[in-house]
Amino acid sequence: MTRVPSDERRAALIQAALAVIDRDGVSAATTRAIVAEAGMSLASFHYAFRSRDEMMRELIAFVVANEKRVTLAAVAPGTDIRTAVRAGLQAYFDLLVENPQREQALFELMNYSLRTPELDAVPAAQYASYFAAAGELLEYGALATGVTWSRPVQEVARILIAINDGYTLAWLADRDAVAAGRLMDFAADTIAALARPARPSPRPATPQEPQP
Amino acid sequence: MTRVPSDERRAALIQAALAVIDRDGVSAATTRAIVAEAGMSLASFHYAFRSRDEMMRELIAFVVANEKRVTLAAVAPGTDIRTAVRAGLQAYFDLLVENPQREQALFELMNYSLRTPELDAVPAAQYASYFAAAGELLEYGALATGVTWSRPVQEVARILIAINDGYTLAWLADRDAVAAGRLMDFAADTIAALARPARPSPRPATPQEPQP
DNA sequence: AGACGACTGGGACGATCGACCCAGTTCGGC
DNA sequence: GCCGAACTGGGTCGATCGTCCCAGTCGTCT
Repeated sequence: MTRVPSDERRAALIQAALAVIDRDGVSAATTRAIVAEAGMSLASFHYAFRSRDEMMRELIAFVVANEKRVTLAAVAPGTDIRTAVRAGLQAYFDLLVENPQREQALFELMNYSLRTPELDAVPAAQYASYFAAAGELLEYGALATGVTWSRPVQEVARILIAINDGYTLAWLADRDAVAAGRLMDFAADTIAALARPARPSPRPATPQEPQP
Repeated sequence: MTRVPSDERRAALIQAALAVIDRDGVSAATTRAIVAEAGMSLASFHYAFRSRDEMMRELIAFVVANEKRVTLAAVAPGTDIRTAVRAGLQAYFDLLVENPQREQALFELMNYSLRTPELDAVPAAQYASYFAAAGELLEYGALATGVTWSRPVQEVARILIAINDGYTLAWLADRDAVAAGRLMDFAADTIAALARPARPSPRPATPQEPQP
């Protein structure tokens, strides 16, 4: 085994752990399974991490940090908001179908965090990250299609995430892609119904001035 | 230890296992923890069940069968459909707040089933049961408030379950009851928008005659 | 070049897991 | 009352877990 800096080794172990978790679940992510996946020896694990818990904490932090980056994917600009939202949902769904294990692993990691006393604050941060990412997406989509949201973006984002999680769980359970497609259509209709033209003509209120 | 029929012993062990899972999670539900919770000896476990897997199968079957019964709770009749749906959502949410561990355990059990090859068909049945229960609830609610659904009840049920699962997950993560309330309001509005008066006056079609 | 610290490989530890075994105990049918 | 079957308690097995230890190896700095 060649010499590798500690940080790289930590990252490699986390990637290996994620591969094991994707394939066999959180409970199968033992230290031995992880180092076997990474092609290292057992001693390297405890040289890189003080304990398995420490690695799990870093793994979850890594996953949470990366989700936001990954989620900010393709939003088709120039079209209407309904089409844009529907396209975003489809992009996520395609990702889900391509790699269902990953999404299931995220649910498992959330359960793991909720069960671990020192990690029980993580899911809240995780969802805050989801909402923030969805909010950015919605604001970008609204800007690109010339609309504004009739509710605070955070509320719309929460609705979007909720519906998304909902049909993701159902699809993971019964793999009914047709039903999932109908739900995405419905979600796009519903979300789009919360959008209004950017310059409301009949309203006398001036949108430029912020409320005190 | 007094003498107890085998069936009662199996049921008692499953109840004990559920208590352990609620409190400490699926991974903590070892044979020793379960018999300690039930106040039995280790031998009783393997006398009642051939293996831990067999008990888990029966436990999941029990949970799935019971959910439908539990879900068919209170629907306030006589009011409008929006109020009825909102009340149903609130009833579920109250149950969730009262016992969050149980709902989290259900998610964990779903993950466990998806990871277990011989149980991977269970989540589909689980969700089919959810949809059926939600469908009955929606049909009953529509009947009680004098409306019909503009889409097949199964579709509306799937929407309801998706939103429900969505805000349940988010609430489990960040315990934001206010946001959950807003989402329930939104869900009630959205679902109610799919209802129409039972006797459409302008339509020439006769609702009495079934389509061939 | 030599030495010091970073790093690795392999073995071992105690704890805990599911499963099993078997000598006792207790109950119901005769 | 007695006998066979249902049932229990306690001990034990092999496997696997996270963690640790230690003798070796290899860069890197002086």
